Amino acid sequence: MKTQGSTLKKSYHHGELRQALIDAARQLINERQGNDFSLSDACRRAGVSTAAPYRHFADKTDIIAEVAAQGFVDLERRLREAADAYAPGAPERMVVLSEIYVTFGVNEPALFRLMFGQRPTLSEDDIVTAKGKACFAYVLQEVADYCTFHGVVGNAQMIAVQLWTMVHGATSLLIDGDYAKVAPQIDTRELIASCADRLLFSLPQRTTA
Amino acid sequence: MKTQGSTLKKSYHHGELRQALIDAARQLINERQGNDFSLSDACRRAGVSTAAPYRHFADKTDIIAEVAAQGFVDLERRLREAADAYAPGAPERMVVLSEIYVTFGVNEPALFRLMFGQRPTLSEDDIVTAKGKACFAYVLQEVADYCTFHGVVGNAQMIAVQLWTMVHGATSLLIDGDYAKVAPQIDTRELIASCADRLLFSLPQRTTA
DNA sequence: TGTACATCAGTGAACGCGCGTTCACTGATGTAC
DNA sequence: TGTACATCAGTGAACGCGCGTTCACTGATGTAC
Repeated sequence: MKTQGSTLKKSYHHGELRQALIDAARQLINERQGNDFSLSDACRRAGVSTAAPYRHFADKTDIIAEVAAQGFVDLERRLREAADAYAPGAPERMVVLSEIYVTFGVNEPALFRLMFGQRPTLSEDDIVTAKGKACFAYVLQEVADYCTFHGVVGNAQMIAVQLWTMVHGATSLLIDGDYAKVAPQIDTRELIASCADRLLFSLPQRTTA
Repeated sequence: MKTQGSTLKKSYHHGELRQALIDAARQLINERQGNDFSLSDACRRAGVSTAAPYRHFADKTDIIAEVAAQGFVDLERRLREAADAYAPGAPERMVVLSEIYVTFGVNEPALFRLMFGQRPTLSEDDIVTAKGKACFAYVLQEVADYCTFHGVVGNAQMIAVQLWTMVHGATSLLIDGDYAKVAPQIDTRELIASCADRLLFSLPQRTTA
């Protein structure tokens, strides 16, 4: 258990406590899988007393809000990085967006639920919503670009929401173990690909003028 | 606040306490919206002491399991009743199944999450899973019937799972307020109908022999 | 460069709270005779 | 039909627990002179 670099010395001031608490909370939320995580646990993990958080946060929900907001920032960054590996307009950009979304949910299921699911009433809910909107705006942009590039007729927002619905449903049913209970043999990747195909790639094309 | 029929007399024995506690728990789960409901609250609502449940249930998770299981039974019953209003093979049977699913989620969002979402570790999880499987089996049967009737080529189970994914995603995003945050103007009914159309009704038809 | 001092991020003990569960009990019900 | 009694669904007080939050405090840091 080292602090900063190579020294083992435990200093009175933590230095990065705010972010350390957010990280600890994020880990615990994912480990406890929806059972409420406790602030005391996060303090234990960060190695500080249970009173320390109140130097950095108004209350517990303030930390939760920060975790959710950073979740959206992370998700958007990963989506951008993945999409940018392909040329503008490439169909692979659409495919990879779905894949990253699902992977994000599978890797941090409880964080995913916190971001998209029913949240407790949060003191800083506005920042969460703002980051969520930014993330969606990016996806919408990508879908709109795709439609323009391929001369797809139709409302890009409607198409984006439809794809989102499908992929979100798949992620939810996957991380909640519902597919496993009811249709264990299905191949989730294939399922999503097949749906996305019909929702996006077989849209009527504008006849080339 | 009456008991049984018209008498106001409060008798020592409740008579229907088991079901009354399940009902109270179900109400509270939906009211508290994912914040954990407390067994004590359920007792208050049923008008008994906090020790009374232990005559009927092993522990708190036992009650939760019963709520979830009854949720699946209810959902299946509603699905059947709605579908049976239409002739076998009618496309309306497919449409109405989606509508009932969404309505169920909207009416009792926290129950919906309990049934399909990450559940706490339940002492009686098997009965929940069993009822869930029965419910899915019914839907699968309906989809298979539809496919047979219309000569749709394809794996009925795969088609059923795709529809489920879509409808489940829509219900989740709806009850979690995500559509409202990010694309408030969309018409959920239209969105689902449009997707379902492409997922089901435009499947390749077997050429009539 | 050295010292005084304001700042503020931490401590650790304590608080009140509501929870799930237990215990010995009480009283209503139904059955045997 | 009336009575004795076993059964068991309830009571209500108590428990130990971990929680979020507060409080007066301590000690490290950085700045003014």
